[in-house]
Order: sequence, then C-alpha cells, then structure tokens
Amino acid sequence: MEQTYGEVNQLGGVFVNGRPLPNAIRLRIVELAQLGIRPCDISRQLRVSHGCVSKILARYNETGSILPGAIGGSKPRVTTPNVVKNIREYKQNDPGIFAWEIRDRLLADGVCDKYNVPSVSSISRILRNKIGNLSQPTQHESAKQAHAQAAALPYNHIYPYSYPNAMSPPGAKMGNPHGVPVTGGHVSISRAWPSPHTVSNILGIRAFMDPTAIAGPDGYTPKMEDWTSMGRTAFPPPHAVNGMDKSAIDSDVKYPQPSCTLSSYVPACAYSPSNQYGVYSGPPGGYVSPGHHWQSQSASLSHAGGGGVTMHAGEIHAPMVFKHPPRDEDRKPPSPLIKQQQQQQHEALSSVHGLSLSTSSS
DNA sequence: ATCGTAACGGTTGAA
DNA sequence: CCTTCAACCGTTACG
Repeated sequence: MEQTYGEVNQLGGVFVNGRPLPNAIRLRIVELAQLGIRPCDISRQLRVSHGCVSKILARYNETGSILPGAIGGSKPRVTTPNVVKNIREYKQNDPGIFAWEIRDRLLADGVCDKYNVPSVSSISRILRNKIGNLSQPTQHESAKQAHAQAAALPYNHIYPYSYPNAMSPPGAKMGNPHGVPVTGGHVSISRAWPSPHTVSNILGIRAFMDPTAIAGPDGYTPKMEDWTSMGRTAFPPPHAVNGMDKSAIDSDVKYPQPSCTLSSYVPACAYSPSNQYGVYSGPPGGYVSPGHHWQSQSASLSHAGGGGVTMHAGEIHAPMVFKHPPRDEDRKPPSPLIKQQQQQQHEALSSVHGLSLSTSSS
C-alpha cells in the first residue's frame, strides 16, 4: 500500500505505475502544447514519456479535458434507481418471485434491455441489500427514492478523477465533511449515465472543491501522500528548467484536483452536449468513447456555476480550449468565441505559470 | 528525430 | 469480507 512512491522512467521522471500523472503535469503538457512546443520537447522537459504526452494531448484534443479517465469501477451501472424501484415493486407484489423472474420482467416491462439488465446475482444482491425486508417499504420509500438518486449514482460525482482528492465518489467513503457547500466548481462530474442529476453534481462538486475533503479527512491519506511525495521527488526543483515554477507545481501536486490551475482547465473540457457556451459544436461522436464523454459533459456543467471558484493562480475561464498552436495550423473549427477564450486563457496561462520556455531544452 | 500505438505490468472500484 | 473483472494509467518498445 504505501511506498509505491514512484518509479523513474527513462527520462528521469518519476511516475507511479498504474496511476495517472498528477494533474499539474497533465496541465503543463497541454499548456506547453498550446504554446506550440512540440510533444517531443514537452516529453523531455517534463520528463514524461512521449507516449504519455501523445496520449494526453490526443485526449485533450478530442475531449477537451486534461483529466485522466475514470479508473476502476465497473461498467455503467445497471442497477439504476429506477431498476431498483421496479425490482422492489415486483418483490412487493410477489414476495416469492425469483430473481430470474424479476430479470425477465425487467426486460418484459422495458425497464431494461438485454444490455443493461442486471444479472440474476445482481438482482439477488439488490433484493438483499437495497430492498431487504419489505415489511416497511413505504417507510423507506420516499427517503430511498431521494436517496437513491444520490446514492445510486456512484458514477456521477466526480468519479472521473480517481485522484485522491477528487476521490471518494460516493461520498460515503470519506464522508465529505460538513464541508462547504461549495457551489460552483469546475468539475466534471459525472459519468452521468443515467442522468446528471443535480444531486450528484452537488456532491461531486463538493467533494471536488472542498479542500477539506481533499486534504483528506482523518485517517485517509495514503494515496495523497503518495502523490504528494511523488510530486516532490518527481520534480526536483530545477526551477526554471522546465519553465515551470515550482510552487505552482507543488501546490498542484498537493491538490492535484481542484485547487487552481486545474480547476480552470478542467472546465476546458466543457464543451459537449450540454455545452451552454456553444463554444464548440464538436461532433458528439468525436468523443464517443464512453469513457470520455461524461467528463466533458459534466465539466461544462460545473463550470457554469463555477465562476466563483477562486484560484490563487489566477483565473482562466476557458470553457473549451483546443489546441491552439501559436502558428496557424488551426485544427479546430475556429470560433470567435473560442478564440477569445483561448486568448484569455493563453494570457492567463502564460502569466500564471510563467511559462517561459525555450522551445527546446536540449 | 518524431510521433502513434500496442503490449505490458500496474491500480482502482463496482458488482 | 473477498474476489472478479473491466476500466484506466504511464512506460516502453516498435514501426
């Protein structure tokens, strides 16, 4: 569990096998790319394998998000509140009903289709765990209903980030402290399968933005430590070497998630369906990969209300920013809006991070 | 020299 | 609880 600190790659960079690169680095990669620095140079500067740089940039271009995908977990949950509700009903109407019969009914009633119908074992578990004794169903009913929305949406929340801080999707694990009901945030919440319920948004955002939660409530921190220490060792302060200033990184690493830079960037992936900016009318099919679209989607959501987030580093509002090579090989459909934002971000970025880099270091 | 990507060993978390 | 399994990760190596 502990000391997984990090390994050193061929470039001398530190990484934790199996874990995503700190957001600070991811962000940096995108920033540098936007400044027109070539991937190979970025790779060298940040000491991140070019494969990784390539991947991150590719994903960024596609989804607009610098965030890693959702690690772990299972496929889109099948036991949605609605399904559970139906199962409960079936059970109530016929206490002796078998799980397989319930399954059939779910299909028959169109509650599920063959692709998302829960397995018999899942149904059994649901019966056992979520429904349990039907003796006093009504009692729970309402509560559950509401609860279900929140609780049954583990996918929403900030799930996407498997980062320590972003962590604890269901809020159950860490119990986000009474925390600040943070409201706005840039977070991409959700994998929003069933639907991006507000509740989840809130939860997600909260966990996400709440420093307390991030800081790791008591007891929990192993991961954080990993990241922290990793970040430290990983980027020994060759100060300007990489054109990044240590403090920025430092903080970023500590609070990979929300804290600052990132939060501003995260929303970057805010185009997509719910895109209220009309910033990018990107092809919905562009980020088809189920693993991604949720990210972007939610991001925009949060960003909308996230105006209030304060970032020590300065604010960068850029709902969507695509690679914007300082040159002119525009790859993305330029939109005045985008441009403007990009510009903004650009300025912000450069000033914020003091990205003064010599295009190549070696 | 670059860059895209498959293979690989790893972690995570819902079921 | 514990196990499975599929999702993702970053590095490495190859083309």
